[in-house]
Formats: sequence, structure tokens, C-alpha cells
Amino acid sequence: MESLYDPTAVEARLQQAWEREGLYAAGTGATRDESYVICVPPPNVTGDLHMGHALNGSIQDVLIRWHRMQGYRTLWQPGYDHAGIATQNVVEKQLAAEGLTRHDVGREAFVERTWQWLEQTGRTIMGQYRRLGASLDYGRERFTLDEGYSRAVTTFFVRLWERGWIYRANRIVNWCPFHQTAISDLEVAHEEMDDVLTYVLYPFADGAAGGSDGIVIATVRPATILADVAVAVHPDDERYRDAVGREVVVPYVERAVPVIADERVDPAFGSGALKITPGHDPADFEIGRDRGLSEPMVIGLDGRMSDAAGDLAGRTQDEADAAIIDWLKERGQLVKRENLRHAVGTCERCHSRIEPLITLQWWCRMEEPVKPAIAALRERRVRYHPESQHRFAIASLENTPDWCLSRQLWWGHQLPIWTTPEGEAICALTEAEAQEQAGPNVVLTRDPDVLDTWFSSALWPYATLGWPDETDDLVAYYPGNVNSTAREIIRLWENRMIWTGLEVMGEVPFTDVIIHSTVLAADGRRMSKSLGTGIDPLETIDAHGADATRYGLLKISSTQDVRFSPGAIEEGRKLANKLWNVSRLILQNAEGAEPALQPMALEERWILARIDAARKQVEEAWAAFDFATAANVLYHLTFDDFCDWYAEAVKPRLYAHEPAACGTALGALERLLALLHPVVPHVTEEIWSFLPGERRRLIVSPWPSADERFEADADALDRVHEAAVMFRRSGVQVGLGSDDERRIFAAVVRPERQKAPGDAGPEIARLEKEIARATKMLANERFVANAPPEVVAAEQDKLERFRRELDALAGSGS
RNA sequence: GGGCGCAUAGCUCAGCGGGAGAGCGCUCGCUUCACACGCGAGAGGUCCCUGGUUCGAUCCCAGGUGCGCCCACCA
Repeated sequence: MESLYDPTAVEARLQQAWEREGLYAAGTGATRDESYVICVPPPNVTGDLHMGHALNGSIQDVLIRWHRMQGYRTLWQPGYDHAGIATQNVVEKQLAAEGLTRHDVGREAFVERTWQWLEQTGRTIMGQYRRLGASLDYGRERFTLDEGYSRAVTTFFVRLWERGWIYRANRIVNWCPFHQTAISDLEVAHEEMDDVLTYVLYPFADGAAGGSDGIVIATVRPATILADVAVAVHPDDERYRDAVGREVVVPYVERAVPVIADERVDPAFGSGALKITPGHDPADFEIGRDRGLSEPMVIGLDGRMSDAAGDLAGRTQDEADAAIIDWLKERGQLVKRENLRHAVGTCERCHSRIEPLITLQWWCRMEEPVKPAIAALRERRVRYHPESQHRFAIASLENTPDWCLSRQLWWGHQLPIWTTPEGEAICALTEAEAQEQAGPNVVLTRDPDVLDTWFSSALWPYATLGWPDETDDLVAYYPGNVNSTAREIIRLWENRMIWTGLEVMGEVPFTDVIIHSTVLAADGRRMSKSLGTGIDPLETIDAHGADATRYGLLKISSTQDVRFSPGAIEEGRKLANKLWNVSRLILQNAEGAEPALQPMALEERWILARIDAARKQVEEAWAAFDFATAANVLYHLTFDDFCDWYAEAVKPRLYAHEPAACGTALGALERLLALLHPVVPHVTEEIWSFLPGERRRLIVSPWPSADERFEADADALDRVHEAAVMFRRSGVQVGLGSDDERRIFAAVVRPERQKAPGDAGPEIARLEKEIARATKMLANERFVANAPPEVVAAEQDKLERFRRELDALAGSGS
């Protein structure tokens, strides 16, 4: 064993061994008939491991390894999401580079090309999870577009259809003009943009009759003026009270439209008057539907002006804006233009400006389906952690709008809907079944749309286990236990898994949802490739090891947003190195001994008590999903208790090859390694392999059971510790009660090495200050009268101890 | 606009009703036979502000200020 631990070779070798030996496989090493299941949030098939994945992987792996050691039948399910738009986006960009569109190559060839591209460059992230030491059951990898999984998707869709929850509707949706598809509200990002707010005069149609000549509206999209059907004002707005009920003339198209009153208009914005364009604005659409207004559209699916735009047909919106503004200028109806910075909806994949358009789409009613999920959350059959997210999850479910399921894409699960020439829609598992329903001679056309990519993700906990077939895996591993994900995924994925799980399986898919921290860049900004603030976890693994990376990420994961800290990862590297070296000390001196836990001496009873206390703390922390606290406990157990005190105290006895000391040292090391294994699996497994005797891999060895025999000795070194601190500070050696205490003091402090006597002055001053503080407190009658008796007693104890220490110092004559 | 969270040592963060802590960085001393990715000793904080509750507040409550994330149809 070299004195410097080098994780690089060790980690790669052990990762291969664990997987080759089948130790990652579900159920391996189980000693109890109880399962523990986590499914990994399926990463995009095109994706790479980023810091969020690395943290989430570390969290899940700790839980899986901990439960595996406890003998549960563990399953950590891996797999990929086909990531509809994201994947199609990549391939379309490739085509664009060749001067082609997907329509040039055709649907079949496009899908084929996408599969080929994935063969070459996709599905790499599980390899990166392996480098983190993540003990997923890689042999079970699933893909949301695999044949069996697709059957689950179709089956579930048909089920929703039969429930009467699927319907088709013509309404306004978020349209991405680049991808040429509808997307859901949850896929829309909001970006701050600089726009121009244009104030336009709409003259009254009966101009001569009124006192003023019209109403001024403000818009950032003059091109949509062509599709205006009304002007709305707030009912309480005095400025426009007389205008309501009259008509104004829409510029350019010169169409008369009514002035209406609606509470949804904000009188404080712009001029307080809003032009109503139901075809191109979601808010206007709602107002229009409520009042039965018509819904003309002048912008097409490609984002350009459509035929309905008359002489502006085919122009871009910018060109149309310019033409309309010229028109307004000529007629003196352009009032003013001012800059406006506001949030604009964009496609989260391509960042195109979202075009709200009215299109015919398939929807799923949500009010009924989510009811059992809301009940499950209220009854805490599923618990989100932290609690604040539980409340958020319930509120989100209570407020779930109908789900737009259809996407005008080619990469995904095609809707299992066929239409007859008469326009009747038939939903069936297969084309043959649809044909059977329609009758033999009816020509059916399959709906070309695919499902929202999150539709398939929603089935992940049971579709990965073989549903809709009643497989053994489904029986063995559903329902699962824990799911862990990022905050922004709660509505997209977590809530949906819960309601679909209740719908399909009748049970919640897991009992606990961990919403882990968001890892920000060191400067507090979001980690993102485009900002250049991202840090690649593979780089920190290369530099410091997977163990160090895991430890560091867990250590910083306490609040909802955490800044990435290189120091935390370096701390992890030091921990691994420290373990490595203290193991060398023990192994080099304990040759021939067998691990045993039959302590003879004080330091041995003490370290076993400390290890057991740490075991308890770590178990409590992990059970509460508090990974930072567990990391902290393990760090201090290793450095402070095990290395600084126990190892130093027992060292002379190891050098002397005392059998009891050697055996207990090996036994204590075994327990220490086991406690640390879920966090730093590689270095602990490697050291484990050097321990004497035939042994199973640590990954499948038992988690240390409670050992409370020496609980009373957990504080047994307090007096030695105090004496050591005093000696190091002042050079004064106080008396100790027992031979063991004196021996340990001598071994750890080695007073013979103290070159010159220290200075007792500062220590005396410190104690006098403490004594003054305690004396003052105890002299306060209100404190003595009102504080709890144990607090007063503790203060008295402290005072006595300080006086004792001061006496010892003063009496030393230095 | 709504929700959630954070403001404590130079940096990253614990602590959350009774003596201000850790890691890193910094200073000083150690070629101590596990480890210099080490050991030991230090310096360094009006615990964001203002009120309130309390015998006592970094910790609880109210208000304020600053910052972050998520969500959201002010054109």
C-alpha cells in the first residue's frame, strides 16, 4: 500500500468487479424478504451527466447501498427517456446543416435516422453513472421507446380513453414555430426581453358622435392588430366609461369592433385599454370565448403572416409590424413608442418565441384523475421532503389544468387513434383492433401526432417492471420506496407518476419524494452550458475521485439552493486518503490478528462507543434524508475520534503487537469502513479487501448492528482531552485519575517532546473570564428563579469545573 | 405578480433559546517509524437592520433591506 491513495485505478477496477460479480443486480445479497426500490429519473437519451445528476445519483446510491447492506432486496432501476423534442431537435439541426428539413426526408426515414444517431452517440449517461460508482442494476436498462415500454404507453392511453378523459379541442396552445408543434405550459420558459410598446389610436366608428376621437391601446405585437375583434377596458375605469358599448375601427384592416368591459384588464398598464386578439393571445382567447367573439388568425404555423393577413400574407411578423406602423404614421394614429422589458414565453428547447395559436389538439381531463393523488398526499401516503415541497405538490395537484397530450412531432409514441372518412375517432391498442371496431371496408387514417414525452415518463415506476403484463418483477418491486429529483420536475413528473400509479396499480409508486438541492455555480448563478458556468462532474471525478465527488456533493446539499464548493470535494479526497493511511497503520502492525470486538482498554471501549453513537446518528440522518449531516458525522468520526484519538492512543500497543489491541483495531476498522461505505464506496471496499480472512465484498456485507455495550464509555476520554488541551496550550500537566488515562495521555500528547514550557497566562485569563461570566449569571436572581433547574445546575457545574482547572494551573507554579 | 429559500469568520457553510462552530485560506511550531492531501497551536465574527416576546435571543415573532431559485397569460 502506497502512502498516497490514488482513486483512479482503484475506482475503475472496483466498478467493473461489482458489476461483473452481479452485486449491482436487484436482490443481490438480500437477507430479508423486503424490497427497497428507487427508479432513477430517466435522463434524456441524448444527455450528459451534470452536477445535478451527480448529486442525485449520490443521494440515491447512498440509500440503495445502505439498504442493500441491511439485507433488503434492493432495486435501483436505470433507463433513458426518449426526450421527444430534445432529441428531434438535435437531428433536425443535423439535417439543417445539410440543407434539409425533416419533411424532405419523410417521417419513416427521419425516425430511422434518429435511431441510428442514438446508436452512435446516445445512451452514454449510464456509463457516466458507472464512473460515479452508482450501483444501478444496469442489466435492466429500459428506454421509453422500447417495444415493451411502448405497449405500456399505448395501453395506458387506451385506458384513459375508456375512462372518458381524452378529448379533442380547438383552443389556444403554446406553439413552437421552430419545432412546429404544440408544447405544454410546463415546457415554456420565460425570458426577459427588450421589446417596444406601441401606442395606437383606434378611432371611434361613429367618430362624429363622441367627444373624443377614439381609444388608444398599447401593444408589443402590432402585426396581431389584423386579428383584433374587440377592445376591452376595465369596468371601473372612469376614462372609458362612455366608450363601452360603442365601436372602434381596427387600423389597417379598418374593421369596426366593439368596446367591451372586462375585469381582467389592468387599468394601470399602458393606456388601460386592451386590444382583444383571441387567435394570438391566451388571455384574449379566454375573454373571447367567454363572450363568444370570433377567433380569426393572421399568423400561420410557421410564425409568418398567413393568407388571412391579406396583402401582408407571407411576410415575417417584423415586416408586418413595420408595414402597419408605416400605415399608422401616415394617418396620424401612431401615438408613441416606448421601450418595454418584460418576460416572454420561449420554447425551453430551442428558445424560439412561443406563438400562441389556436389549434386542434388532444387533451386529457385532469380534475378526476388527480383526486386520488391529492388524497394520497393529504394522508401522507406519499411524503415530499422537505415539507415545503409537500405543500407545493398538493397545491400543484389541486390546480392541474387539462393536459395537452398531442405533439406535432415524429419522434415519440404515435397516438393510438384512427379516424374514419366520416371523421369518427377510434382508439385501440393496435391497428387491427381499430379496423375491427370500424368494420372491414372502412379506410382508417392514423393520427400523425405523438404523445408528450412526459406521458411515457409518468408510467416509469411500473412500466419498467413489465406492466401491462403481470410480471414477477411487478409483484416483487411495486410499489417502490423513494424517488429523488429536482424541484422543477415536481409537476412534470413526480405528481404524474403518483396519479398514474394510483390509476393503474391502485397504489402509490413510492412513499417518499426527495427534492434535492439545486447546485449553483460557485458565484451563485445557475450552472448552465450557455452561461459557461457549468462544471462537469466527470472532471472532478478525474481530479479527485468519485468518492470525493460524492462526499463533497452530499456535504453541501443542505438547503434548496447550494453553491458548488470545490473545497467540499477536496475534503472528501482528504477523507479517503485519511482512511487509507490509518488502515495502513493498523494492517501493517496487526498482521496475523483476526478482527475481534473484545476490548480490554479504555480507548477501545471508547472508540467502539463513539462508532456506535455515530452509527445511530448516521442512520437517523439518512432516514430523514439529511445527507449533509451524515457526511459531517462520518468525517469527524474518522478524523477526530478514530485517527486523532483512538489510533494515537492505541499505537504503542499496535507496535508491540498486543493481540487484543490488534484484534480490536481490525474490528473497529471494519465497522468504520462499513459505516462509510454508502458515501465513499470505493476506498472502503478497497481497504476491506486487505482485511484478513475470507470475506464477501463490503457492498454486500452487513450494515453494523447496534452495539451499545460501551455506551457509558462514550465520554471516557473527556478528562484526557481536557488535560491534553491544557498541556498543549500552557505546558501544565494536570493529574489524571487512572492508569489508562495517564497511558493514553502520554501516547497521544507525548509530553516528552514538548520542547519548552508553555505559557499558562492566556489560559488563566480565559478561565477567569469564564468564571466571571458564570458567577454573574448565577448571581442574577431572576435567572436562578426563572431558568429551568437543569440549566442552573449545568451553569454551577461549569463554574466548579473552571475553578478546578484554574486551581490546577495556578497550583502548578508556572 | 405568487410560492419557497438564504443572509453567521476572507471563502463555502453548520448551529437555531442559556459559554459563537467546521472545512478551506491565513500565521506560528513540528524531516514524531499511517498520512506534509499530515500533526499541534493560533489570529480572524456589532451572527443583515429595526422593533417585540423572554430572567436570557444568532436562534422565536412582526416589519424592513439585500440576494437566489421555482412558478406565473399585464398586453
